[in-house]
Amino acid sequence: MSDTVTPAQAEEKPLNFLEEIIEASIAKGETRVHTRFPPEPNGYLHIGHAKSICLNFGLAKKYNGKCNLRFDDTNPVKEETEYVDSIMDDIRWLGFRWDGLFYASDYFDTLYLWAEELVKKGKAYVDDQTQEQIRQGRGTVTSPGANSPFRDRSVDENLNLLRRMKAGEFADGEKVLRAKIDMTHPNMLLRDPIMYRILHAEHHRTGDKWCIYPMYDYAHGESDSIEKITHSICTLEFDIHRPLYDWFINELEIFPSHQYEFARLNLTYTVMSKRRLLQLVQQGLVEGWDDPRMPTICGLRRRGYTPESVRAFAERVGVAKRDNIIDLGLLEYCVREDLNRTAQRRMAVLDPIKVTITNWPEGNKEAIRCVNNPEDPEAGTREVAMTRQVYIDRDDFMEDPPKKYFRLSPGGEVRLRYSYIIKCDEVVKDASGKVVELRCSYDPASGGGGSSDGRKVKGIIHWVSAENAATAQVRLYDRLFTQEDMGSLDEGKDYLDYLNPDSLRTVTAYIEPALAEAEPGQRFQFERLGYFFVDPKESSEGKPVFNRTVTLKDSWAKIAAK
RNA sequence: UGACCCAUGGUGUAAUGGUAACACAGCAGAUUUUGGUUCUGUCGUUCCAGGUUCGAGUCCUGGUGGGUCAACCA
Repeated sequence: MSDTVTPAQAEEKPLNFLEEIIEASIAKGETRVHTRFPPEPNGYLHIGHAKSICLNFGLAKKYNGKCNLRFDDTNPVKEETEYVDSIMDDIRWLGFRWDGLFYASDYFDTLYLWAEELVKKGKAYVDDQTQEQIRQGRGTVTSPGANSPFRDRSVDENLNLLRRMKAGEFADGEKVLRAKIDMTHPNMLLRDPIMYRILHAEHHRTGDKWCIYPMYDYAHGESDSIEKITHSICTLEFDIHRPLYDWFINELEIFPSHQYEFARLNLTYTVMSKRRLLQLVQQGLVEGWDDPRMPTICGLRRRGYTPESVRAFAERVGVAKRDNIIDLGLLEYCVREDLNRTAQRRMAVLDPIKVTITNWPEGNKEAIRCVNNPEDPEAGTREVAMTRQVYIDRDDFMEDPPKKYFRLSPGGEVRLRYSYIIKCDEVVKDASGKVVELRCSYDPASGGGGSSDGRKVKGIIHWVSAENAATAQVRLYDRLFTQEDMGSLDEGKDYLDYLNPDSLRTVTAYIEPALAEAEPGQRFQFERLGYFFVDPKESSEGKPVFNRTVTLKDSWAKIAAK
């Protein structure tokens, strides 16, 4: 991260509730800040994780603290090294570097020792009940649970059984280790939660060393404590886990990490749950986890989002404890804001109509100078060729234009961007009535912004020379779903019922010749159309494939829609 | 018929007992060789009822509404 926040700037910005908590503890003399980002390596990170990453790493940076990356790998049947790698890759791409890299599985030995300790204190016991019996015994949210018949086993018996569980003497599901708390507690999590289950499964890091694995609630707080995490930040749905988090730390008398919860990110027109994203991939509804329509970090990346824009977004959405749904428009605003400053402009025609300039001498070619980025003089200029035949976009011509349409129409005039004013003299159609060519004349005195008689034209349209244009595949992406709040669907409808059939349109576009040499990973603004990213996965030497990151704001579209 | 969390413009986020503000979105205008950018203006907000207080978005009580919890997932 290059942007350093000066103390003065930091002072002007209001604090979020986590910063307030931290500053309150600093005021009391506890100055150390150590956070952690703790993903389970069972899938790809999405924009919601990006918020959490920016929060955890951002807080550490702001208060001169540290932030660890810790993989919460306590469930071997769901976790894979592939995900570990992609998660590290995404965090680095976002621009963050972890201070410590750990795995919950690093702590399996310690965790087990602590489990024996709790058994010895009479705070944990081995339960022989089946999964079904345990479920029954737990009661419901409105009725208390009942004690297990195995709850009062002696310490010696529990210890013996636990060691035999660890030694592999029992089959999966035959026994569990439970904390002995209170089967009537109003908080379901405290009704003798399971600490260990038997799982004869290969772990991606510890292999077959273990056949018992700790549950999240038993492992998480202790892992924080081992790493001396001061602020363990997680999402709201874990708030009812906090008493249990504290219970284990208190009983074990280990370093008191504390948990704080914030509201997770929701986006309009977007699903975020791992289950649904996985289903989109598995059913082939998208092309993979990094499909540019996916809200995954790797998807945004392939869409052409910049790390800066994602960080700016995370900053702007804020942090609080109430449920929220952020307008997708804010994310788009953030990337436009960034790309407007940095992306060079080029011209491309997505849906061409051929224009013949009848008074332009056959074979004549004129070099036209174009500004690369009006926001950045250092970006310089380039030349494109003006010729007798050019392509313009179909959207820029209407045979029967409505009021306020100031693009090209029969008898009307428009300026070709950076070039001459042309007038439409004749419309050529094919047998089906489709416009196939416009025959126009140009004003030779209109180069450089003027005109023969000082008249101004309102419309300026982009174009490419038909005689030396290159072509490229361009993918026009749109939102994946049609429903604004995908969290509240109509009665009896599934989220897949709201898939946007037009979320991807692929076209072959005419592009400036120079654009054919575009390098994978480069970003451009196609003038008047949007920002485009050269897909690193699909492009090859001299054959770029462009992904539309986002359209430009289009105030004409609003007028036209009305 | 439980426990816990939450409630401020359309969407977010501030205001820390003392003039309800900022951003995005919307609308209107100016500038503009991108209907882009930029600039200006504008619309619009404290869930309800009581209470405490000189004064309540903020504190208290009670409602209402939303969320979370009954995996050997995290």
